[in-house]
Amino acid sequence: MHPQKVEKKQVLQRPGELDSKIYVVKSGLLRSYTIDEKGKEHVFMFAPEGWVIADNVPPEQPTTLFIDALEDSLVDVRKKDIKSEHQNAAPLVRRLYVLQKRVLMLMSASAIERFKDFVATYPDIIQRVPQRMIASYLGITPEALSKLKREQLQSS
Amino acid sequence: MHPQKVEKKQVLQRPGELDSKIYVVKSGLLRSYTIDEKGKEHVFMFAPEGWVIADNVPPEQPTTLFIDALEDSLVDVRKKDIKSEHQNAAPLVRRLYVLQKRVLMLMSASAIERFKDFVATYPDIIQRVPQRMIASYLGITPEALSKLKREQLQSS
DNA sequence: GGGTTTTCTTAATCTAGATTAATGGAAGTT
DNA sequence: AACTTCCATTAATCTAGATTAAGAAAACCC
Repeated sequence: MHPQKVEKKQVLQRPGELDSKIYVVKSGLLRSYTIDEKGKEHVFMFAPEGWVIADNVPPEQPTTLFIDALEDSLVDVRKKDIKSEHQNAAPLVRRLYVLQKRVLMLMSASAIERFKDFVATYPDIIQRVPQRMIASYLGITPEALSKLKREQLQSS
Repeated sequence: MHPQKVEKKQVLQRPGELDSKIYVVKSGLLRSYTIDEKGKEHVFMFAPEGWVIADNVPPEQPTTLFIDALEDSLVDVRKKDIKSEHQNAAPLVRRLYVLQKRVLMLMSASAIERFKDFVATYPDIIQRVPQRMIASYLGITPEALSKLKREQLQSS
């Protein structure tokens, strides 16, 4: 577990892998990102020396991000310590995952896609909360959400 | 520390407070949100029964979010346990804070504002990374970032 | 060092979603 | 029940940023 040399452009993690690690950057610069269906990259995070970078997926779930080196780097690769997570950290990790997904949705998905995802993920909440707050959560205006629902109904 | 009764519309936390708590929702529905300079609300999170809601600020920093009840609720109010956080969780909490801020920026700020914030927060990274990756991180196209920088120079 | 491949920039056009404004309905208050 | 206030919807217009395209400059590679 001593610092590992990583060359610029080297890919440390790809989506779908099962052994998601934590990368502590000793020198250089790492980056995490996704590639959407249209082939477009979306940078989730930069990590220069002193930073830690990881895919915040729950332990044992397949990864969702690429992690690669933007410069030649020295990196400490660590296992996600499952013991410590079982105590207090597990809920924090879950929240990180939710936020990571939310950031990527806000960066890459249209309002319609974000709305559909919200409905699928929180079907109960939609009944209990005024439209305008759903719109606010999605980052759009109530008027836009109203139009959006109307247009979505036409096509189904 | 037994469940506390909270009435619909009751505000549990306001921005600027120093004793940020964790709220475990036993029943009902809570919400966290900000209000921007224009007076517009931005919902950060909904928390129905079984969920936990908190302002992910580092311990001892003033809060940034409102937390209120959308329904009459029963809530467990917990101190953020500083002891446990000092061990493994501290870096996780810091990352949560960064992501929370990022989500709110993506929801409420224009591309220019997000760019200025990025430059202010990570002045070194901007030198080391291609423009197009900065654009990608900000959630805009390289063309938009290019135009944006040009227009910003005109006015300074 | 010359050629290829990225990157950045500019400009023209297009579009998702914002803004403004007006209406009808639901819910809360007395 | 009447009064008010909040909420959802529709429509017209506007704008930030996307898309498309093309050229110039850097960076990369043999």
